[in-house]
Amino acid sequence: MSNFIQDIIDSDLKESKVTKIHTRFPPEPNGYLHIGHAKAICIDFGMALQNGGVCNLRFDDTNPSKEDVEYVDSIQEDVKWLGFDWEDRLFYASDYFDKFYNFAMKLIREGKAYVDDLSAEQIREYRGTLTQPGKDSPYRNRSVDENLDLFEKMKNGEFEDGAKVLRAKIDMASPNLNMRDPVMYRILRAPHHRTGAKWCIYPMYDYAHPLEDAIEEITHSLCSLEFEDHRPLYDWFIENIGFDIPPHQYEFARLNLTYTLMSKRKLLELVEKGYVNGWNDPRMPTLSGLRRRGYTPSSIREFCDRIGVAKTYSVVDIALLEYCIREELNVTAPRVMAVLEPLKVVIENYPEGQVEYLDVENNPEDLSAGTRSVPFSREIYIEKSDFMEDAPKKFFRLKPDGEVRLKNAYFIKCEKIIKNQDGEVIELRCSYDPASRGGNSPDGRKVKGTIQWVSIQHAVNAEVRLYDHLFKVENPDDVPEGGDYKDNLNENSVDVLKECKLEPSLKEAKVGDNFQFMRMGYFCLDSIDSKPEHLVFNRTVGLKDSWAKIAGK
RNA sequence: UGCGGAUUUGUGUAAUGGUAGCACGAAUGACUCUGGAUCAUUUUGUGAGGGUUCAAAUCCUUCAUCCGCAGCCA
Repeated sequence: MSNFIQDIIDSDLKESKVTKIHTRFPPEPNGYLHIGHAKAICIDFGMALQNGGVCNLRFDDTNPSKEDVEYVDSIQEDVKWLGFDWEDRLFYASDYFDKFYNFAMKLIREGKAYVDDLSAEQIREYRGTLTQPGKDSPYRNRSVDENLDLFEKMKNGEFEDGAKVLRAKIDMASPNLNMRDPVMYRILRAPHHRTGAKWCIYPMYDYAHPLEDAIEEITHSLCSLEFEDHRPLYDWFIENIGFDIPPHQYEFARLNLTYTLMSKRKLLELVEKGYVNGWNDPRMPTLSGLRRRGYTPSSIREFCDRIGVAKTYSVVDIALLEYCIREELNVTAPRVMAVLEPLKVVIENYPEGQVEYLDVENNPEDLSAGTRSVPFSREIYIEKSDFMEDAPKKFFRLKPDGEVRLKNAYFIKCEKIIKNQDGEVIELRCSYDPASRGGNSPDGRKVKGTIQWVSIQHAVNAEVRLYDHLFKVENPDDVPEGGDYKDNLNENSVDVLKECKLEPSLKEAKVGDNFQFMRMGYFCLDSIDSKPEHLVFNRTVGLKDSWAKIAGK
């Protein structure tokens, strides 16, 4: 992987600024990881791996009011699943709270931090605006002793939440708002999932993050673009506290995907308000959702490689993600026959009661995958959409008096159509050519179409869920005045088919197996809802469908 | 009117003064027991102006446009 960060690493190594690359992935445990995090993980771990370094997993748990162990657990599971290993380097910002506290005292002693009594609203007023400088807080020039005393009392819980904060004394007139005496600590009487009730003051991100990096001797602290403005502050804390090996922050553009929302806040809302069935709903862009959908870790890593790393704001076409999973599954997924919307076919000249077992290759892309036996009989199901009564010229499947090949079985010809009272085709009567066993006729005649089939008496019933994009527009946030991203939700993002008929081998399917339902797409067993007596399959992604394009014209 | 970034084909990303390339998408054709896959071909691009240079996406300069920043969130 080559990109501007690798260039920086190359030059740092060459100039001996660092000897070993050390990065970190620092999620806040306040939500599930999504495909955007996968990009960050691939960069953080990938850059280290690629340069003989290491990468830490570190929970940035400085705000207990939003965090939860549920997320701590899921994040570890997802990072592991994606294929990365932090070995013994699992850390928590909360493990450093004592150190942070002592560093803060040091800054106070040096006159570089002070306790402020201004309210949150007053602080905002005093901060000034984008174009106007702020003004000093009246509490800015308290004595060191008073600050020390007050800060200790803050720690000891002697003040109400929000009554005071500790601020860095930098420059209220700085053109960079982040440098206008940023808050370092706030009083927050919330139980922490790791430190319990020990603390009632918690450090802010801007203060904690550079220290976390420095303590862990991170060399390259990689984050997203919105922290560019914070870098001077990051450097200020590093410099004023003083570290032998100062870490440096570099920023890259976060991932955006068409038809996809990446905001944790909005994903949480979709979960909480029931627009989706949990964080691992197969329509969610979460890693747990993608996993349940049938995406493999390697396909996601491949995707992250392909999108690159840059500082340009960008929106990646979700077709690239789909390409990556198809590309992999095409080579690895066994082919099976499944009929999603069944149409009964009776082969009238086929002996009643006869069953033949036909050899079918498991994967034409991988001959070593071998073959399996699939039962064939007089009555079969084919896909409804594989028959058309008034077929256009370019329709190569079954039509009245037309001949089609049943995959690895026989040529059949449509002789008769049976309809119900509504005029709906409910059954086809066909004849077969016994000489075409296996799928080829000795007379060499060609048939244009080949379709999949399932023997009725051997068929396995299943529910199949066909997923589509969760949003119906490329940019879900693009809403008219007064609108909401939820207005863009795709009401047809899942199509549940309950009468699907599968070839018998699918009874043995296990969670984690990927299959290609021939001509339909890639599918996997649903890890939550599928039961031996009620199989449920999820469509990971459809096959490219050039017929749909022709038909659409 | 402040500060920090960004701008290369439909999308993403290379080229670091020397042939604007790659991938996805799209289109066309070939092939095929998956209308899948595969193969071949094609299409469109350096935001604008000025300057330096034998030579500029790249250096200088002016401008334009877009993104982010005024949490006691991260």
